[in-house]
Parts: sequence; C-alpha cells; structure tokens
Amino acid sequence: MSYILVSEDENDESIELPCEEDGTLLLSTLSAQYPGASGLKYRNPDSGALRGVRLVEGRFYPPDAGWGNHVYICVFPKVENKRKSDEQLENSTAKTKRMENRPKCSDLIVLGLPWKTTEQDLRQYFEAYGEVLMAQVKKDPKTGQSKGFGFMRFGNYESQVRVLSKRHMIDGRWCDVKIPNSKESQATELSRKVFVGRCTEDLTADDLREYFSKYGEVTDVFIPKPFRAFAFVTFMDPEVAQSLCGEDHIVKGTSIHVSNAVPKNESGGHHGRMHGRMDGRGGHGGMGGPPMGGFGSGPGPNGPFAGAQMPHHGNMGSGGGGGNMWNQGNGGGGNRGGDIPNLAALGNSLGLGTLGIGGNHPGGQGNTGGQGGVNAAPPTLSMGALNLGAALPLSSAMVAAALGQAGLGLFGGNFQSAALSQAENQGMANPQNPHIPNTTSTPSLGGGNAQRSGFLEWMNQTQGSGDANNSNQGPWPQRDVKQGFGMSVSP
DNA sequence: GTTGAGCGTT
Repeated sequence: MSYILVSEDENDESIELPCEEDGTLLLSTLSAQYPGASGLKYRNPDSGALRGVRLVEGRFYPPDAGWGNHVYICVFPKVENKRKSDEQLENSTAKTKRMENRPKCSDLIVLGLPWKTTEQDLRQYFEAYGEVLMAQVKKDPKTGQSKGFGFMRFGNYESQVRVLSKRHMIDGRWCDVKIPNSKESQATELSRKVFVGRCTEDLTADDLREYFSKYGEVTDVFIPKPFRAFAFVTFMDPEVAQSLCGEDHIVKGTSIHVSNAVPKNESGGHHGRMHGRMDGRGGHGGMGGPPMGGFGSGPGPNGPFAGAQMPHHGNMGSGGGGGNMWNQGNGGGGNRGGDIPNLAALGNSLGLGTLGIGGNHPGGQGNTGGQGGVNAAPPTLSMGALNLGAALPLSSAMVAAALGQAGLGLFGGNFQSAALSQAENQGMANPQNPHIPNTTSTPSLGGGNAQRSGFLEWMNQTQGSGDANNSNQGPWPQRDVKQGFGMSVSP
C-alpha cells in the first residue's frame, strides 16, 4: 500500500492518502479528506509548471513516472467566473433587480447519514463548501441515536448549489442532499436558467456547454427531444445567466438568442396566471415567430422582472400573454447535477406555476419581434404559440397529461386536483376525460393518446440530454453506483 | 446492541 501526499494549497500541510492496489487514487478517497475537490495537480519540477492529474471514472492515475514524492494539490471547482465584475454591476439598477432575484439559501436535508455521524461531523464536512450556518442531526430524543438524516444551511447560495449538485461521501456513506419537501415553494434556481432560442439541430448540448462556459460555470444544458429549436442552459451563477439575457450569440456559426427561462416570483400560485388562452389558437403560421403583435422577443433589461409586477389582463385574446412563464418542465434534469430524483424539485418545475401556460402578463416589452423561422423566443410565447409549429410538439393535452399523471403516479393528491382544476378552468383537454376534445392538433409524444402516455415517456426523453455521459439504465442514477456522476446539475 | 427510505420535538 502506497501513499501520496496531498494538500489543499501549495503551502498547506499535506495529508497522506492511500492508493489502490492498481496504483490509482480514488476520487472518493480524496473527497473524504477534501470535500468538494474535483481534481489534483502538482508542480512539475522540470518546467516549474503545474500539471493536472488524469482523472477517469473516479480514479486518479499516476503520472508516467509514478506518483513520486510530489505534493499533490487539490483543485476545486471555480466559482469566481463571473462575466462582469461586481463593481460594474454595483451601479446599475438592473443589478438591484438581479439581487432581489437572487435566490436565498434554504435549509437542506441530508439523507443517508451514517448512524455515527454527529452534528459536528456534518458541519465539518460541509464547511469545505462554504460557511455553514446550521447543522443538525435528527435523533431519537430518548436514545439519542441518530435517525440517519439531518439538516443544514449554508450562508451563501453558491455553496448550496454546488452541494445540491452531487452526492456526498460522509463518514463512509453516500448521502443525498436535497431541498426539503417543506421548503419546496422557494423556487430557487429559476433565475439561473436561460432560454436559448433559434437553435439548430446540429447544436449539441456539449456545443452549448462549451460555448457558454466562458461566461461562467454551466451546470446543465437541456435540449428537448425531439428537436424543438431551443434549449435551456443553466449556470451556477444567476448573475451570469441574467447578464446574457436578451443577447444574441453565435455558436458554431448559428445565431442563437438568449432570454429568460422563467420569470421571478411566479411560484405556482393558483390565481391570476391562467387567463391566457390555452387552446393553441393564439398564433398562426406555424413558423414559429411570435404569433402576433405584442410580443417582444427578449426580455430586455427590464422585461422579465417587470413581468411579475405587470397588471393582470383577464384575457389577452389571441396570441395573448405568454409573458415569461417558462420553464423546461423537466426535473431540473441534470441541472440538479442530473442526479437526484428530487420530487420536490420536480414539483417545482413541473409545477403548475412553472409550466408556463398562458399567462396574464402582456408580452414582454422591448420589441424585437419578428424573428422568423422556426424559432421563437419563449418568454414571449404562450401555450398557444407553443402549439404553433410542427417544430413544437407540445400540446396542452400533453401538459395536462404530464400534470395528471404526475398527480396520479408521483405526487400527492393535491397536486392532481390542482392540475385538474387548472385544466378544467382552462377548458383544456382533461387528462382524466379523453372525450373532452383537445383543440390542438399537435401530435405530441403519445400521438392522440397523450392523455396517458405522457409523463414517464416524457421524462425518459428529457433525461440524459443534459449530461448523458453516464450509462445508467434508468433516467436517474442509482444510489449504489459508487462513482462517476459528472457534475452537471442543478438546482 | 439491530436499520437504510425518508422530511425537521423546539
């Protein structure tokens, strides 16, 4: 058994870490001492330069000459990769908006703790990610025995995001960290996600990830399948996401348009937001562009957030509304690192609020309308617009199916009834009553039977597009898989 | 003293 020297910083005290029999060092071994570490490097004595250590599937491989007696230095994921300096942002009024929009930390539940793990252990482990405001292990009041789970809270949101994006080896067990069910209404990470319109089919998730990574850490890329000419990119830092909104970018030769994926402050209320048309008749043409006048394309600097404060319009008439009510409707997908089947998160993004149906907000301001082609800027689209082109095979029935089935199969009863009542209010196809005509003609996934087929297939489709480099059978990683969840998630 | 999906005595 050989050991290699590892330290957190070049001048820090080092720790001897045991190698495996094949000479590799397990990432988990490293994480046990340096939680959050994502890589290793060492100073090459010949060149004086730093060298990275090869990491494949959770194992570090020694340099050609063997590990030697270098001191290996931990590499941690970057966070300070913002596009604009804080100074620049300081004076802008937009900044204020953004700050308001910045999600706050919530308590996090930590599942799967070893019985022996104490609150001190818990705190100590997570402090590697940032300031820990609170850490508690739930115990039986009588015996004092741990119940195997606990709660903790970070002082800054980026720590939270980072921690949520992966599983954690704590005292020898893999633990999941999630947003507690009781706190799911916070609707956090929404603002970290941008909508990318005018995508072409040859743009891959990797292309987008690579391109947008220059602005900040990308935690997820989601491309709906089948092809729908848009994508979602989620950043670690909401400010990065915000800073890109409204811009046009060129990726692999095609001009894409970035806009807000979701308005702030719209968290699944049952009032107000469902007055827009749902029947898909809002627009014409099938060619995508904003259906009618009144559609700004991009949330300009003031667009998206103004939306939350906009006056309610009972009915926008054809092509109405849309607002910015967008979400991708997959469980945060890879976003949560594409890892955890967090139903809370699912509820959030699938949630009535976030499905982005109709909307009582007038279309965005800032009118850049008239982008042609199959492309449409989502913030300006209503469900009607969604049903426009063949390029957008998402029918309201589909949505109903998703909601209905979610209610039936996965969520509690209130979810279902809420979904249904919304469906009824909207006169949309009732997932429970296929007789009720579906006014849209979009075939959607399940053909005419979207009523029932929807959700699971839909999930399966959407899963894996974010970061499909693992070979898991199911849409979600398995708990007992020891290694190799690529960082990809989310919030 | 055993256990291993879940959701917080205040």
